Amino acid sequence: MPKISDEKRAARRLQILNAAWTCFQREGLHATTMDDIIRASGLSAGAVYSYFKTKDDLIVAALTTSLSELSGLLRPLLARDPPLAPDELVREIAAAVEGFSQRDGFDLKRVALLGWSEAQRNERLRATMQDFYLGFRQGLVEAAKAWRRGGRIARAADPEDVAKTVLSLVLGYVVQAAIVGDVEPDSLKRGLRTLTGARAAS
Amino acid sequence: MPKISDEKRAARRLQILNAAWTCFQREGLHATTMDDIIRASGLSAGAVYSYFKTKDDLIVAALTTSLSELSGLLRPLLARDPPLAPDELVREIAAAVEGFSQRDGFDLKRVALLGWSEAQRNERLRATMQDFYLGFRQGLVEAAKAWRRGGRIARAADPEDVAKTVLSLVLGYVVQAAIVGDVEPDSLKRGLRTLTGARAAS
Amino acid sequence: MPKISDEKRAARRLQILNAAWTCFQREGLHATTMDDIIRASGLSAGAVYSYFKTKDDLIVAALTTSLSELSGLLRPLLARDPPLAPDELVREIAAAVEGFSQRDGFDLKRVALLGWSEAQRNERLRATMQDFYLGFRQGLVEAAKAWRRGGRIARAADPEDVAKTVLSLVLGYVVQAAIVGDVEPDSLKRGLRTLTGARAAS
Amino acid sequence: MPKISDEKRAARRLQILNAAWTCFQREGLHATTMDDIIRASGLSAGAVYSYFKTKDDLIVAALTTSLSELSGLLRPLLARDPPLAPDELVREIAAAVEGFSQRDGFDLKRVALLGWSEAQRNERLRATMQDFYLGFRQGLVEAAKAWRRGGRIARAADPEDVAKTVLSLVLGYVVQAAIVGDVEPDSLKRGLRTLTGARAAS
DNA sequence: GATGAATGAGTCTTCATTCAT
DNA sequence: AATGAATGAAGACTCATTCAT
Repeated sequence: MPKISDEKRAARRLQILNAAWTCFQREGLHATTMDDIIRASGLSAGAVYSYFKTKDDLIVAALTTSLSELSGLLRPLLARDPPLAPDELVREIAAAVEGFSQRDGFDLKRVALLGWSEAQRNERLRATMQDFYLGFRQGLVEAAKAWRRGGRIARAADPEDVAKTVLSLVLGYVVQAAIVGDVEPDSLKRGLRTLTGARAAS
Repeated sequence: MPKISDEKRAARRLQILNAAWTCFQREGLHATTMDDIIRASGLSAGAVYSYFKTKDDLIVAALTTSLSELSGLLRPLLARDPPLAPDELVREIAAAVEGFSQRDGFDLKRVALLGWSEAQRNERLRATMQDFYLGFRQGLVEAAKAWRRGGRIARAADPEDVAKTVLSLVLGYVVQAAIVGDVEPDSLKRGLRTLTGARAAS
Repeated sequence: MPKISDEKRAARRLQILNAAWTCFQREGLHATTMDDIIRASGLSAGAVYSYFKTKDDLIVAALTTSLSELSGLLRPLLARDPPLAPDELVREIAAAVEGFSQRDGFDLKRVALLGWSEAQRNERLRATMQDFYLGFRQGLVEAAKAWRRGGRIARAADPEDVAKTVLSLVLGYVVQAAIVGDVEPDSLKRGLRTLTGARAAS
Repeated sequence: MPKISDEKRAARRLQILNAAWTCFQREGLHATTMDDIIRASGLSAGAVYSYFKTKDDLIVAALTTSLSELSGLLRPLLARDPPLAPDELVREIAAAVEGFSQRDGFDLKRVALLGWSEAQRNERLRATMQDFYLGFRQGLVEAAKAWRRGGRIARAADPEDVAKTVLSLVLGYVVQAAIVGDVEPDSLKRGLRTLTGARAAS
């Protein structure tokens, strides 16, 4: 018979996760101390540790949660019927990423960069991310197939290649927006549309 | 030991930088301790610190050096005359990144991910990277202009948008290859070529 | 451990301060390592650092505390009514310094010497000391005025000069006792009394 | 057959000592690094170490030299015939200390404070200082005897006590001037003269 | 003799985690 | 269950001294 209800537990968990998000994004994963998170969460050290056994758990949880929320935003875009055209889809995904970032003091792009870096060293995280991106890429494969069915791309096209290309476009948008700046979802849309009409190498 | 020659100094510096590269990439930027680097370099703590005043300096130097070596590899691709077609260019750039990574125990893609993450917190690094990517993007703008002149893309195309799109493609390749796997330079080439023939959204 | 009581906190603080005093005086301010103090205090590094953020803080606190304890000993001597005669006062102050030093393993004179040296480089400490000595000198000015009122010194005497002279006598006692040795409070009393009867330069 | 003449050696030694003085006084004994001194001296590390085997040697030498120079300044004051009256003597000694400090970037008072502090931990230094101050005090004993012979102080006076008192006055002047400020040699002269005419405790 | 690069033990300080109350 | 004080193993960096050239 737990002293506090399950909703309360879930609320607490989220409270901690929110604190972690804020800190991680402001300071980076490693420069953020557990104490930073503990203070930002308004709870005690013991309390935080009762929800997440290690800092690593917290990192993985924070990143995983971001990923699954993002997933929820992305799914509808892939499910559209009739499917969005490639340039439209890229724009919408990029816009979704931006939209996700508007939540106060939270920039998904920065967090993504932190996560990718961390994934190099963190098996668990790496696996989680791989799953997520593989799933998303599979969704893009389906989209490519739909494009092929709809005659939007060549009959002979390999949907895998198309999916990989669209995924690169989107991942690259995140990097470019976070590091270089001066790109918008529409830049990619117009750029891709321009390339789309290109005369292929002879 | 009287004054050391400039070549010797440069060699020592490189020796340290190489040790740092190896460690950083194996362990990540923060999990790597100065002691790791010191041991890997075969020098003493004092010696290493006489070349790089802080760990941060070493991080920036290692990343900056990678960037400028990469720059050397990329320049010729952009300078080709006649210019490479978009799909070819993307493939070549991705291939160059892969080639750069073959050097024993050094994967540029992983290092790039670490660097992007670090750039969030490190002003100096961020500025250096921004310069590099802005310069590269400018090179792509020139390429786009050449494509336009050559009739490969529409007269009305905005070279900036095209450059941003190509840059995204390449940056995204790095992420996808490092995190998701199962992509190759040719995947992008084929994917882009497929999209290139696409029927635009009406 | 839930919140610790204020007394307990104060006790711990004192425990650390005592350890620091002992070490500082045995080894000097700089030759004493934090580890020395940590070990002597019987606490852990983290615990000590939770009370004093830096070694410097600890130095300042240790010295400041000595000063304020000494202050408590000196005040009554200056407040005597009728006031102590100059030679008596000097003797009593010197004796108070000696008495303060008897506490096991603690010699105020040595600590004073360390503090003066440190004050050259430490703004905060310098200010604290200046305040203390200025306050004490002001007390001596009042004493000099009382002597003048009581006819013990000339009507035309400048109390400031007298205070500075008495302060020098006392500070010099500390140096002489610590460095040269073979002086006692009574030496100054007798010496000053002898001089007191001197025939001034004509 | 030494490569460089003895004068040259002596000049070099002084050059190093001067550099050390400057650094010590600006930064304190411990905050000054050998490198500071080496750079200030304009010589190489090896060269400096060929003159002084350890930093400690350099500290002792620098302090000892100061002491013996000061000694040269003080001796004539004690040798005056007829002897200076007590208040005059104190003033002159304090003035000599001040004069010694005027040499560019060198304040004897500060160095004295550093030296006293160091002497607590440094046997050699302590012995040297004790010798110096004991010798000086002996000089003051002689002065006191002269005062007694000349009837300036009571026939029954103990010259030792008088010497200790005068020494305290002078040492205290150094501390007061360095730490508290707002004292001059004349302050002590006037203060002592005032006390000199005091009515002793009944 | 002179040089100054190299050494490496030793410092201060932080911070993830625990556990007595 | 909750608290937050305490732990202590690292980690980054310094600097007196040496010695190969």
